[in-house]
Amino acid sequence: MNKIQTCDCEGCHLKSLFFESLGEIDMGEMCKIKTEKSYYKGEIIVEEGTHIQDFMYLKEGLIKVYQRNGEISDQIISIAGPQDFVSIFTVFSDTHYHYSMSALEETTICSIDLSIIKDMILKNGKFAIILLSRISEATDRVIKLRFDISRKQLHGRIAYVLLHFADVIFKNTSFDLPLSRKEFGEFIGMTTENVIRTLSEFRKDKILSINGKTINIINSELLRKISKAG
Amino acid sequence: MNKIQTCDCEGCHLKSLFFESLGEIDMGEMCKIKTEKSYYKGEIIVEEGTHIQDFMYLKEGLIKVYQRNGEISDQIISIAGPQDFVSIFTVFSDTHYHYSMSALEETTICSIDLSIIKDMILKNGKFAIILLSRISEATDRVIKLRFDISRKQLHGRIAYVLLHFADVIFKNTSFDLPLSRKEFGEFIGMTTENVIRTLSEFRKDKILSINGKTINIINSELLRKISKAG
DNA sequence: CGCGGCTTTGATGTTCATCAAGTAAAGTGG
DNA sequence: CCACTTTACTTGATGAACATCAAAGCCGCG
Repeated sequence: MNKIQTCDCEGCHLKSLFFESLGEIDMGEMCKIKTEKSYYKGEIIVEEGTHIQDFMYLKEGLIKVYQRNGEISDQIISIAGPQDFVSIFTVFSDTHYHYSMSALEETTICSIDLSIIKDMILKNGKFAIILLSRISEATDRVIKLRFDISRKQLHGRIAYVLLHFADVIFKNTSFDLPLSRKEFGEFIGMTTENVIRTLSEFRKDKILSINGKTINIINSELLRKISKAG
Repeated sequence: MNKIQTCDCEGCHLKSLFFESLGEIDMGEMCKIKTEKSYYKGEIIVEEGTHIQDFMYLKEGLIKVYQRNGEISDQIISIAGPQDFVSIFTVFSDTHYHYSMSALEETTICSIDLSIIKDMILKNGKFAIILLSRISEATDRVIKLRFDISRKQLHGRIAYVLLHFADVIFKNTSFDLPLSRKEFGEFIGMTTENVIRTLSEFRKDKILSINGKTINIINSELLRKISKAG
């Protein structure tokens, strides 16, 4: 874990959020205050139960938000990518994290002390409105995702998540699955074996081509139908 | 002092939220602006897809938040009670409702034009912070509820929801189920028949006594175990 | 090179939805 | 007020969807 303390906010989308409401001087201030950390694949970013100190923004990479469930298996709630507010769930509602987070790939996270953010909400109404709507969007997306998944069965779930990766996260019909088969199962609430079985079926039906983690959606029409049908 | 007296917001918890951050004059203003409306059992409060105009607060009663699914069945996302912000999901993230809402019993809802709330966030930082944390709490609760339900099976789900009613909503081991068996199924993602079957089993095992809609939890120890075990 | 983790496939049993059929309760019109 | 429809509730039988168990191949890594 490298701790870099630069002020290189160019190219960071967080900047654009702040710029809408903050003057340049405040923005420069913010840049000095923020901390940037990189996490390697598999590294734990936040452990559930620990104290919340920072407001975190995912600058680059991919993470999973999950909950421990005994020793053996976790349950993944959501997967967050670039420009996501990472700690949306509990930052403003509790003092301790309810969920754990870990990096699915090389990830850079930008942290700002929560008290500074709160101070900014107090002082800057425009900032408050923008932040509120951004947080609402993010939580709404998670609720929708979980709700959609919960009312489908195996085939529909897999199809839905694959399309989610293709459309939302990678914006490409071909991508490297950032999850192991086991994690895939933990995400959609199914066993590893059945995830594999269904992926194999999709391969046999020429809906996908699979090569280890690399997935290529061949018949996205049909995949979309399966996702919708449930 | 006299101004505030004329307003019948006494006993309303929304007042206490606003009072923490609003001066008495603003509070009086707010009281004049708000609209109060009552809905009878079964009446639709909000139809999904319609334009969001108001920020709504549930003063008294019980509602279900759900989504249409064809002609036959809905899917219930959550059940909200007194002191809940009803329109938490989409108010700040979109212009149109994603979900429908209807009254499960006689319900009174207090509405304030959304633009007024937004204006208040702009002007009053303290108000913004409180609102943000209240909304976060509410959405977090929904995410937790749905996540908890999704990883249990039938028996665990029923036990969990019964305890949710007893502990959170009615604060009593004996209560009138505000949902039909069908709605219960729509809430936990199961068929009506299996809801009934499981309730019957619980009755036979002397965990509950059931008389139509009236439910009395006899062995809450065991019910809690079933809920935990999944 | 062998150990542990990830992946894959098959066989078996459990959980649950679906179908069918019947009873009770609740509203509706003559 | 009673026949009549409609809606909610209940139970049982059957089959589909899915978890679990078992076994083996694969691959990276010490």
